[in-house]
Amino acid sequence: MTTTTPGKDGRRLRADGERSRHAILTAAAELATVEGLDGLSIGRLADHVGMSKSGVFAHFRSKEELQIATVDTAREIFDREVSTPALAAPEGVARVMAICEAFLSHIERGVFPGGCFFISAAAELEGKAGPVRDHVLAVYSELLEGLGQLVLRAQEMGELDPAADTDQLVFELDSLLVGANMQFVFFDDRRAPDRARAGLRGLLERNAGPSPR
Amino acid sequence: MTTTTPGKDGRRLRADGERSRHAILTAAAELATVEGLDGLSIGRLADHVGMSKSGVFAHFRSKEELQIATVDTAREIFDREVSTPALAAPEGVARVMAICEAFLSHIERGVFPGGCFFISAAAELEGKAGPVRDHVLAVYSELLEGLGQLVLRAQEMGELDPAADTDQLVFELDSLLVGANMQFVFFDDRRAPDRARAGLRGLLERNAGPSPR
DNA sequence: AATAAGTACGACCGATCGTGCTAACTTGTC
DNA sequence: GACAAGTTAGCACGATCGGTCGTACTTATT
Repeated sequence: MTTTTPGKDGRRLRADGERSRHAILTAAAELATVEGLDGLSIGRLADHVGMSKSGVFAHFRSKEELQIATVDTAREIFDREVSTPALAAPEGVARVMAICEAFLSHIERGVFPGGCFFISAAAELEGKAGPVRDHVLAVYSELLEGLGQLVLRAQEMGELDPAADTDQLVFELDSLLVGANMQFVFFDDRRAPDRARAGLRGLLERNAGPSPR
Repeated sequence: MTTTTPGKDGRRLRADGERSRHAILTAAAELATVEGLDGLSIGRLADHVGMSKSGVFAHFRSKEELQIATVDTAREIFDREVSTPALAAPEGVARVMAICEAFLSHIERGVFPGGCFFISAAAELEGKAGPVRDHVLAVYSELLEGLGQLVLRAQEMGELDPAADTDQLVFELDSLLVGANMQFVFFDDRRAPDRARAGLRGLLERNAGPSPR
């Protein structure tokens, strides 16, 4: 067995290259929430990580591949900062609230300087066809699907009304989070996350099930 | 008195020029919701209206001025399609619902091909400083302020609970509209507006005041 | 030590961007 | 009909874009 691991594209990777690639993609994920996935140029990205343009480009076959890899990296960051921490909360309503709280927290902490990566990317790529948009849509859908699963579980446990429309609940939860993100990053309104929290609490209480409390 | 009217920039306008300028800005407002305000290039805009690049450019001193004029035009379209029609409804809760309904309708009808112009512009300009961002922020704030006035009026009339937090109500209303816009244009979910309507109805009913119904 | 592959760089390409300049044409006023 | 002003197009500029290429350096294996 070798110390190097084969890369996804069949190319063998070296330790230093992997470090560079990771640094590039981390910077790209952050910058993309400010400049946009398209607006982020390879040259500026290179400056930001202290490399030459061609040095950065050498890690990817095209800008499109860089963008898709950036989306994947953003998802890893999102999972680490939002999805995974929420698993610490017990299943049911508590975990639904926990993931929403983790989301709002990651906005307040400025994990991405331009707010939620996927909201930003979705807004930018709306209306443009292509693999990048498809990939963002797929990942975003997965995240929403995950939220739906948590809500559904809470309903099965009776902590949320089993008769409630799951998709409607998810829509309203998502709307509050999207609204808070927008107010926070565009209007610089630091009270927005608390407004979202109040809305979330009300929403979950209104749909509380008959389970013992 | 002359038949030509002095332009805002001190330049006298000719009828054909005014027509051209209007055509340019209308196309720009629509295209900007798809390509973005920055992403929209003067060359492609010129192609779209059947003019040369320099012919389009001659109407503006810079791209920045074109962008700001585009925002103003978008606001005129928004007022014509959303704000003004809502005035047909009687003051109070009915008018609040009417403006939300007009907003959702303008999304469903595809008044702007990329959904709400201001949500699109806000998402794009988030994090970028400059006069264009400032102007979008100012106009968007005005629109939200207008919504706040309608809510406040409904509270004063007793149709909405006067004790309710007006800003919180506006935040939740806005969130539902923003959420519906996002789901509709990015995920192509045509049920989103109806989900927003359901959420709006619930929100307004929960905060109903003690007035006779 | 030799070798093969991965990594990074600088120079360069064609395309497109915003923008300025100039000349021709159209419109409205005298 | 002359004249001024507004309108439009053609052309060229410098900058920046994504992308290619040849080359030198580094790493990991033999």
